[in-house]
Amino acid sequence: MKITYKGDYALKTILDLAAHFGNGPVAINDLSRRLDIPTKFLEQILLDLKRAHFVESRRGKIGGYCLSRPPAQITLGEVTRFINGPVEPIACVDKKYSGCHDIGKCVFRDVWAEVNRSTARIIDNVTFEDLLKKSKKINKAFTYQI
Amino acid sequence: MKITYKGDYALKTILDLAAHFGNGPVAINDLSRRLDIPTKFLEQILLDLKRAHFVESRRGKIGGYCLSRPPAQITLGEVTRFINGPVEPIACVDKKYSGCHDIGKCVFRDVWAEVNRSTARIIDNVTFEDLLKKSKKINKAFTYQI
DNA sequence: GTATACTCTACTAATATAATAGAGATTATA
DNA sequence: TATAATCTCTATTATATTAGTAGAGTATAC
Repeated sequence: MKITYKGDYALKTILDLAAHFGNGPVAINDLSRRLDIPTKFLEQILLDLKRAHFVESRRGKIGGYCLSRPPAQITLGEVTRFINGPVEPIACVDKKYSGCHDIGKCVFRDVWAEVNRSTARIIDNVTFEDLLKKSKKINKAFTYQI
Repeated sequence: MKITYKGDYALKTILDLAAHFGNGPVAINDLSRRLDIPTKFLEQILLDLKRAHFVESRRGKIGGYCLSRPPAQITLGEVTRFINGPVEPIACVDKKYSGCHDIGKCVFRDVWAEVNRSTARIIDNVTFEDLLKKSKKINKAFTYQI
């Protein structure tokens, strides 16, 4: 797994929206300023997140973005996989891989599959509600706090 | 973590050399043919592995490459990290990262650090002797067998 | 002395990443 | 209804990474 800037931005954006869940839409400009993400880049990321139904949007004067689901129902794994692709450390864990002449002979495959499982076990069990609680605990004056 | 073709080739090369450990040098051409790796690309990879002291070389008519250490003393983690960089899924696990305004506030950091630890625990405990034994068990007529 | 095999540096094509740019569509509200 | 604020969409660009190619040079066994 590799987390790119785009992925990092997406996660921070979802966390910010989680902190504002239930309080109406948040404008791109606000997110951009608060999270220090280039506005035009964030626009694209939000459109991607919208197409994947992580967020919903509203246009016009009081427009903005909000989460489609409660923070407790969005996991770190889901968002990470959506932005940065599969968690597998190598393609051959995937069923379609044809890089090994005889897949049964590739002794590395099992190790990568184990890495994959152990990573998934971690990131699929962390929700944005968990992250939100944690962030509030870490710092009472946390920026994301409502 | 992301395993590139270069990394994949390096691991397969080390495994092949492990299978021939103690039997004199193996020529690049033999490795290239057996493992189906572009010869000139493999040359570069072997030079890298040599600089990192994973392999030793001998020039001339009966030249070639061999492991610097017994297969039991080389782990999958060492080689993987050398070729593909740190195992961390994101830069901020690294001490030098400055992407978060307040590192203490980044709630994702702990999760990535956990992914890092769990991955390391796996790949640092697999040696090339382990992989060799496994490959022999899987297929008695395995190509890498001496 | 020559064939064989490693050594080293440079170059290239394709793809991914991280933006930037600008015109267009929608909506609240004065 | 005009308009300002806001999201929507497509195209373009700069940089880095990846995977490979090319060719001249060096060492060694025989």
